[in-house]
Amino acid sequence: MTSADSRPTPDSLASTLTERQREAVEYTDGPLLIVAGPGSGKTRVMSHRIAYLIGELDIPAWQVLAVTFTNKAARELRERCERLLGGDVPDLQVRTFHSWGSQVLRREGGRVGLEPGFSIYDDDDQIRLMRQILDQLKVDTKRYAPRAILGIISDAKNILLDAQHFEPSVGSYFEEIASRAYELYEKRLREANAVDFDDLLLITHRLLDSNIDLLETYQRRYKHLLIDEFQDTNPIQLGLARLLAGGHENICVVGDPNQSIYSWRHADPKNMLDFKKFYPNAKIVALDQNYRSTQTIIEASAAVIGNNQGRIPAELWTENPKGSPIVIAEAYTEEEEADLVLQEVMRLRDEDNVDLNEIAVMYRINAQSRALEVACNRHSLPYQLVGGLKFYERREIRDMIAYLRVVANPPDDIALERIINQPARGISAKSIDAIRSAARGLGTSEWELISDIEEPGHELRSALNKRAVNSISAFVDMIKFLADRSHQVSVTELIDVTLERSGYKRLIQEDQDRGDERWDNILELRGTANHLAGTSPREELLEFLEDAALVSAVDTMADDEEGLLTLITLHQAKGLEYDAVFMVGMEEGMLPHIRAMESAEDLEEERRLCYVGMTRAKRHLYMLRAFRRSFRGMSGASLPSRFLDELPEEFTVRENSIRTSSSRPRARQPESTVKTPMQVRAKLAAPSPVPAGPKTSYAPGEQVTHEKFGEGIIIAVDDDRGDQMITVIFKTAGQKMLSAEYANLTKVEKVKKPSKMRSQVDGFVDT
DNA sequence: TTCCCCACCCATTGG
DNA sequence: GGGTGGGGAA
Repeated sequence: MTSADSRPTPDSLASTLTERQREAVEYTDGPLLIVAGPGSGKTRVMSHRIAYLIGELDIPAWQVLAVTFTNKAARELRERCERLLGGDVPDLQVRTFHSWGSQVLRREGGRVGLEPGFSIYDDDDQIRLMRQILDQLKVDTKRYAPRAILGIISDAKNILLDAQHFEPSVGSYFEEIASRAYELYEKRLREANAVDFDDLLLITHRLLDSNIDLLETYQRRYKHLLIDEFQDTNPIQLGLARLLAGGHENICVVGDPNQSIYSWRHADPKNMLDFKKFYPNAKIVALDQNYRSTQTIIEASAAVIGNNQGRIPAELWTENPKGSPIVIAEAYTEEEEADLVLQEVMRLRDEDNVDLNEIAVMYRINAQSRALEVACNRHSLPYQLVGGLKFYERREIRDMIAYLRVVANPPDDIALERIINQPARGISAKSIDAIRSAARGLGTSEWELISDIEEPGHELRSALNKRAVNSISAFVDMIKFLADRSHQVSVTELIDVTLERSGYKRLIQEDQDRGDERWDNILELRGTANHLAGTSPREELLEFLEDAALVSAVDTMADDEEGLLTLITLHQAKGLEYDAVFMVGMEEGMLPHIRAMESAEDLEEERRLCYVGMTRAKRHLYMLRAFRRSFRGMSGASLPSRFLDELPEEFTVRENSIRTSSSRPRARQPESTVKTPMQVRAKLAAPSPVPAGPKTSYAPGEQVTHEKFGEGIIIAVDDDRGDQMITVIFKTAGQKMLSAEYANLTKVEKVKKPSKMRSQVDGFVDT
């Protein structure tokens, strides 16, 4: 994909800006809110604005701070600024909030007891830590899931509630547990000289908020603030922005309330709507001309988003040609859905000359990527999966990072425990337990405890057997050696030494099945250490670890030249654009997702997600659904997404793919693919494998209506002592489990949709 | 002590 | 379908 507006408008001259855009670029005195619809040239405006500040107004580059949503967006924005300014601008700060916070904490964290080498705990680290804490509190981790507790803590942090202030607000036993866990969690993080993701923002905020001298330093430093994707900022980020802008109020925020899709991560779209409240004198510029998509796509997506109540009524328009209709297709299963996508992708590539890197398949949840991957492999089509099992989540990568983290920051207990016996060196789980509880007792980190285990009277020497003590001692020596080296050699060299000295290299090489692959991964990690720019080996190591902790999935996306089909979630696709976009899983329960069908707000966010997906497309948009989708091994039927119904018919063409598939030659199809129209198959499915109940019997796939819940479709039937327990997805009420005996369901005869489609179809899949 | 296998539990979206 | 944790065997 190319970034926001690479269509043939020359990017180098300010004169190419529209009047509106120019207004947004040149209004540099005081708060500015840019409401930028999709494809309205927002990145262009931001880069021109920065170039204008630096190039025209002679503002020193280091006085400008631009904040973006991902590192990738930061990289691209920087490149564009540099292109406009005609050279590198290393002093210009373009970062994500998290990486900016991290930078401030490295420098100023000493005031709250953070050493510069602090570790950043990610999801996995947090869960490991929380599990230990819950064990320590003798709490059953089955009843109180570490993830749930961490969720509560994160919620608290995001409304600036620290552990002490959280306690009085406790209203349930669950919160009581969470409160105690929160306190210990914070204590352990500090002992480990570590922070979590929330802390990167929270502690930075606390630092600036309570140290007026620091705040003034930063306010003086950054004279101009730009914040992208403002609709997805959370309260702490807003707080940070307001602190920094205090005084000069040169704060320019860019966003689109209709693309706010991260409220579950505490993002608050109200930040955007309230901007005028914080800054009553704010100027507002609306960029509502779309340069990206065809008129069809723009109008159809406007119709969908128009169903949301609480939106800013900024109508997007375009001068682009009408383009071809949006293709809506139905497949029987997810495999067939994937196959349809692939057929059409290959047709686009071969007949319409669309580059694969200009095509993306988008879905609601990561699990949907599997069927697509399988199809890509079957058709030998090169693809890239964005997200999925991320590079940095692979075991060997995590292990290597853990080694380096211990070297950089020995008190990092979670990292230390990860590698102390990896490869196996005779330090058993029992020994580690003993170390951990002894360290807890002393209120120190595990490293501090074991680092002088050689001392004759060391308390662990009596608790552990001699072999264990020797092993631990050898481990301590190794870490000390590596820590010493870390001050002298490059990260690349440090990785090499670590691999040798730790025995990890041998461990990998002895892995018969996956050894080569894992070794390649390690080499790839080693390769990323090449472009570090620190001033000392130590700084480079910290930079390396920080990058590793803060990379996002999209940051690592392949370059356009590689010609890969992109498989990506709708969330990750925000900010990207493609010639052709396939949205799969357009079903009730999928998009909107089943867990977001309860409340009106959640539903509106799902609709915005749909809007984001649709507006990624420049020319071709396909929306597919599968009639049956397997989930947790089981297969269930589903209704078409309500969002499909919201598309005006004039912009769409419906393709009954089932009939198409019968005429399509298949390479090798398992027996499951019966070549019958969907309606017929739904009837075939009716006498299901589920034992029939005594009275009216139901089966998955049948449509029913309920007095209260309305229209729905049965997705599962379980036999419960003669009575059938029926799981139904209702169009409005969501998923319900009902008793066949009492639910009083009425079966609905399948009504054939008027088949207007075949004749108008412009060759979708049907070659 | 380590490794392997099986059972069980889980799954929206992500920096 | 997949990851993890626990238990048993080597």
